[in-house]
Amino acid sequence: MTKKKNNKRQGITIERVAAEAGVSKTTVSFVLNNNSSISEKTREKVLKVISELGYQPNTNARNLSAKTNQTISLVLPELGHVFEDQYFARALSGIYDEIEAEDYRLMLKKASYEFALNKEYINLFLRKEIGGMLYLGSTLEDKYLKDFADGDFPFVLVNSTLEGIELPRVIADYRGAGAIAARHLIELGHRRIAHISGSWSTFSARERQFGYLKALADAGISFDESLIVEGHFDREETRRATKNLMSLSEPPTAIFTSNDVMAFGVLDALKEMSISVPKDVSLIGGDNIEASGLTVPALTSVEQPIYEIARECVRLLIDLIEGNDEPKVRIWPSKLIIRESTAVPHENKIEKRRNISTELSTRK
Amino acid sequence: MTKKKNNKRQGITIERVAAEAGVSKTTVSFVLNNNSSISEKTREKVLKVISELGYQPNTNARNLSAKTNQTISLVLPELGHVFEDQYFARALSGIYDEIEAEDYRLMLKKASYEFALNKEYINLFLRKEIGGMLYLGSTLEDKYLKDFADGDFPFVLVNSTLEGIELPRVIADYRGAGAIAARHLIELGHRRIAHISGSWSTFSARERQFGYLKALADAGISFDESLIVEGHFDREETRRATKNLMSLSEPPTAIFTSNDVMAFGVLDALKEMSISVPKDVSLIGGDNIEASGLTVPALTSVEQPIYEIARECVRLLIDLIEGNDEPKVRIWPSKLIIRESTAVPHENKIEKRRNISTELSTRK
DNA sequence: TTGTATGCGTTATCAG
DNA sequence: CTGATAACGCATACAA
Repeated sequence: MTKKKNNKRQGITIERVAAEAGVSKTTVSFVLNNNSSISEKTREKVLKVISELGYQPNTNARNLSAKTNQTISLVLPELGHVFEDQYFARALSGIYDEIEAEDYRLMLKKASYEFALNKEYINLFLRKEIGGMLYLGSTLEDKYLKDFADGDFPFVLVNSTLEGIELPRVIADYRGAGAIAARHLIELGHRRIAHISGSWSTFSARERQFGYLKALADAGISFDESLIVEGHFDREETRRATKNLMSLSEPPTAIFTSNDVMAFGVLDALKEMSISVPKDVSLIGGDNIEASGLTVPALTSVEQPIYEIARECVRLLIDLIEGNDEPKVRIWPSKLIIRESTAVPHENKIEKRRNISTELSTRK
Repeated sequence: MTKKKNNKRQGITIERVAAEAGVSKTTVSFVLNNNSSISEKTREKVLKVISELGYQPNTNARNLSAKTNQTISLVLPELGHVFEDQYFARALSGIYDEIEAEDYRLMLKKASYEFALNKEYINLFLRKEIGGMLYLGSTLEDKYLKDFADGDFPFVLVNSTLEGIELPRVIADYRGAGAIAARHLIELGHRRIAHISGSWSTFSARERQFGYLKALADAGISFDESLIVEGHFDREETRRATKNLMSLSEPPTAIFTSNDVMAFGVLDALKEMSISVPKDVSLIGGDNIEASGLTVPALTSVEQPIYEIARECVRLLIDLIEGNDEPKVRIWPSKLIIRESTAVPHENKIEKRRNISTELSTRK
């Protein structure tokens, strides 16, 4: 029985465990790190002492000696509302859950002016405070992130890209989202499919439109410029744009919007014009937000699951930290969520029963 | 000119700086830690080399040697919506800002089942990963926090109390809030002041009611049990309660609610009853949420600034970490925000011009 | 399979 | 005012 006084404030060390178990420090260290070359008997003996003493290894010492660090810094934009925004909240949830599952730690940082100016993002690595960094909500102004392009430090962009800078990232397949939405409408029989895009300055809006155009081309549908308008992710603006679209000599039979809020704007307009969804016009949104299951009719949409993407970001980062580098860019598939706002187009229905000519005028 | 190769991946150490500056490691360490016994000349010399080399001290080594840790763990309740809730968002903002200002680090943790079961909250200290802990949104079930009652580890409760467990904390002066609200109404001339309380099971609701009762007693106003009802922090329930209150043979001339959402319920009821605020009845809310400046009439309320309280929590915690222990319980003053929903009571106005008798009946 | 010895990058106690 | 030198607690190459 050795001297066992201070087991709380002073901290009990590996040496103490070794003495108590009658083995060397190395042996204890080995069982701690699951080194295979330890007999089951001594392993159990050591483990028993460890749990009796409530021993916890000193992380600073461990990191210093092993040159590792299990802390991941999540960098958030310097916005007043970051913590209240649903998108950030979900991303944060995913990041937290995966970090916890991998037994890493999460350190929060805001990308303040000083953060960039003083190169704090690099200094965190130089001081060995973190093993990797996640960057959420980057904007095109974040040019300084090119410091991470050489791969010297484990770094991952969460669901975004920086043009001209090749950085590891996990990103939603926005292009695929546009394509899958258009394809769904094409398969239903639509030919005049309008697209109301988000702000053209954003990556996601552009990609969705590319996908939409590709799907149309693949189906041999000729491109009609008048069916593509900008809605800037804004409900009211989209409402107005929709009215214009429906006033065309040949109005669309289906509309695809860059996100769901814009689809709500379409619903607003169509309601005012007494145009029924999906009877007269099919509608498909772009990001499957929570409210979209609750509208009347419930909105068909394309899901880009930010929670899952966030988790994958953590996995990629840890791969980077631990040396499994490939692939450094991962695209997360989009998924079509079919609800009630899409259906076979009016014309086709008419065709089927062309004898009932009155139907054609209901929308007039 | 010495060998200067790897200044990034390998990390440059204090030894390298010492060599480059032609001094000893001790000297460099001293200037790093602002030890006074260093001549201005050598200090400058060393500082110059440090900035030239971009040297950053290894935090693990520093913490190991100095037995300190600048990381603070913020523990949040395991709620799906924590990151989306306005209260938590504001608290988190305050905590982050103050931690950053004090040059500490913020580590996020959720109080999961395992977190409590495995005593992870203690292990973080034992592993020397953190220097202190902040606990946000504690509930009465968090009995395990009594482990912190002996003060062995720096710990602060953010704007809450645990009955029967004396823990360091910063908390809004809810009692003062109740008192200041009641006093404001009393000073305006009200005598029949109703209180619609939040759930009695909560500390904040009870305290506000205590304060209200105290203010009434201090003013020599006799206690009328029928004027105190429970609204459970719920708008609809409060609406119903208000209708009952106003149907009393002697209805109140003023109402104080535990929080602002409940005050909205009062407004709902009074509007339905065509009772004017503040002409017929004065109304005062309890927590000054953002929407309260926008109602008609704008709501007089009592502010408990969670952002500021959160910052003070960090200051208290750092005081604890660094040894300046007193006081361990800090009460943050509440502040009356006077807007448009409180005024001199009807009766007094009548008195002033008692000749106009019709006025009395407007509310009937 | 286990033990010995050294290093990780600091801080801090002594001398000088 | 500055410089050796011994911790700090652990990991690991090398021996045994």
